[in-house]
Amino acid sequence: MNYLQPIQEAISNGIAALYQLEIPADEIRFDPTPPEFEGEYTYVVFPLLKASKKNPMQTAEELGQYLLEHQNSVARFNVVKGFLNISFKSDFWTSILYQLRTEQPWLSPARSGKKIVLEYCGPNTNKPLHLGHIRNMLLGYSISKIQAAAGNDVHRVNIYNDRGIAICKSMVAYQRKGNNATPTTTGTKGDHFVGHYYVTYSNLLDEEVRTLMAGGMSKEEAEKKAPVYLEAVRMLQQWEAGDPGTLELWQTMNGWVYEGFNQTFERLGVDFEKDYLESEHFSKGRDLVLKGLEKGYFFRKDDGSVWVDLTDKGLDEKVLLRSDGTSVYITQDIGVAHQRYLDYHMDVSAYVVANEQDYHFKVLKLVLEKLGEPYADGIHHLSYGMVDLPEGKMKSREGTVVDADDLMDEMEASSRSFLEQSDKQLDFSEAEKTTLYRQVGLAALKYFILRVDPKKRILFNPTESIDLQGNTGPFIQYTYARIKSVLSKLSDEPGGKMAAPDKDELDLIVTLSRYYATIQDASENWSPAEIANYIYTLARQFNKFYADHSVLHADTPEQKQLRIHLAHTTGAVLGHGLDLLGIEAPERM
RNA sequence: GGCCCCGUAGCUCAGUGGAUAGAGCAUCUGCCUUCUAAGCAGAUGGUCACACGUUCGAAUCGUGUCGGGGUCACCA
Repeated sequence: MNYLQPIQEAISNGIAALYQLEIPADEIRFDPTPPEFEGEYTYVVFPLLKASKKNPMQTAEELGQYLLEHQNSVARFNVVKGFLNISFKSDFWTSILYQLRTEQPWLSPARSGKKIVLEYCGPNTNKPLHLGHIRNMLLGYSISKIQAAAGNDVHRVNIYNDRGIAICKSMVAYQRKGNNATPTTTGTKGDHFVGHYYVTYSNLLDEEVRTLMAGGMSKEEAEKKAPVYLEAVRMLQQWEAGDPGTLELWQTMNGWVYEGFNQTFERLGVDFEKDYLESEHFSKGRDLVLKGLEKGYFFRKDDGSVWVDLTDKGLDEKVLLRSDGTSVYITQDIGVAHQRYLDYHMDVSAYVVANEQDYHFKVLKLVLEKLGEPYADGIHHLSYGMVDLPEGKMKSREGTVVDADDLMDEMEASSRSFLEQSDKQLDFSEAEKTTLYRQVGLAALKYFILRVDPKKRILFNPTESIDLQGNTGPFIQYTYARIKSVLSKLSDEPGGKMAAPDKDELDLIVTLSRYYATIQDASENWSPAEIANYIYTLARQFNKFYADHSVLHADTPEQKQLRIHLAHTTGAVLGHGLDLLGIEAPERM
């Protein structure tokens, strides 16, 4: 919904009429006028100088004059150097505001008809989720909402890395030290319960390695010969051989993990339409690779391993099948990608995966292209930066991993203590308070993560709590709640004509009119940060307006009507924008 | 070493070729007897890592240098 299209057309026509230069209307760049100048939108005339053969001032004056004569909505203009600042008539803006409120165009985007399958989260099932997963999940969920809001048909899926040596390590440790304990008997969340045995494994390994090293063995050798490691390897072989006892233990422990994960997903507010299990697909890619080998896309080395040569694409040779014929990581991804296409026939297959796998996804896409898979072109790696601590990467062995559940606990606690320390009096029941602390704490966390450009790394300092004031999620929630509060006190609307907006009111309308385009941009760039920055700007402008404009006690009915439209539309956009970020908007706070 | 990403205020971040580079946090000053002070107004704070180039114009594009991170496994 581009409200400025008529103006762009008028400028385009003006340029053609004055200088015989054809610029399509939708290529007319048109930027909001900076606050220190008069006007709402600015057109830069420098690119026209060659055609106009006049200086910037004269060119801008001419074009401005043309607009004034040919475009009814233009009230006046001013020229500063090569900048043509255009002021529109008040009723141009108030009619846009009226349309925004009544039509809410962001709710009915043009249908793109594109089907997107978006995979995110992708956890291993041997330990609980951490802050890295949180960034992944928040990005994945928010992007899916944004793509849907931009008119795409979106399907959220998860992939579980539910097999392999890692889970076997937890299983071995559990066999040795578990004493048939369960999450229920110990009162432990399932994923943490299993994660505990992963730590137990590390401790057992350290002990045994120390013992072996005391006997004169090198560290590398000891790590390969430690009984607990050999047991884990044997466990993996038994799993692959389909040993019933091993499979049963595996299933039981994974079941506990899923139960724990589901609690975290629900609490964080994310969901999945379909789960893919690596254990069900890890061998399927092999057929595709062998088919590719037959057709000569790949080659076999003397030891029997299968490779793809990507040196012509500036990459390396990559192994696709081990010499013993078993699958490697990328082989599984080929299998899962194929299965996903059978399931969905999607146009775009997006993967939310950290940027440490940039290379992997380049290879995956090229391999699928070589295989002639119809969906290869639609592979999109949504690569995001990792979450770092002040001292660097999170390391589970050093216990510096920020646990997802702990972090959510802390955020709730900090929003609780914030509200308890304020002198705010809200007649909330205990249950309502609990809900509010959860909503506000999560909002702070989610906004903190989502407001930064996905491709940039995030620095998280565990000793400093995430802010609740300023450029934060709660700030936007608060603005929304204020608006709801005002509107709830409104007995009736005057209806009819709106007063001419003043500067603050105009700023709000201009910003509101850009929401639809902001969603399109965020969708094209796969960036929730663009939504976050937009709603922050909008909330800030509203609070500025709110500070010295009364809605309920406006001077005239026309003024009141204008402000009601403003409050209403701003509330709707803030609520919608928060929803795109996966953030709940409490009616009161 | 090859390839990829990043470098903007003390800190965390915006800024997709346009005007005198903006926010929040932190520090300091004001504003609750009027719709919620998780707010508003103001002050302080910049060699946009550095150099050269492209052009009317560069934080933004190109090349190079420096610094940080990632990756280049028959690990996942």
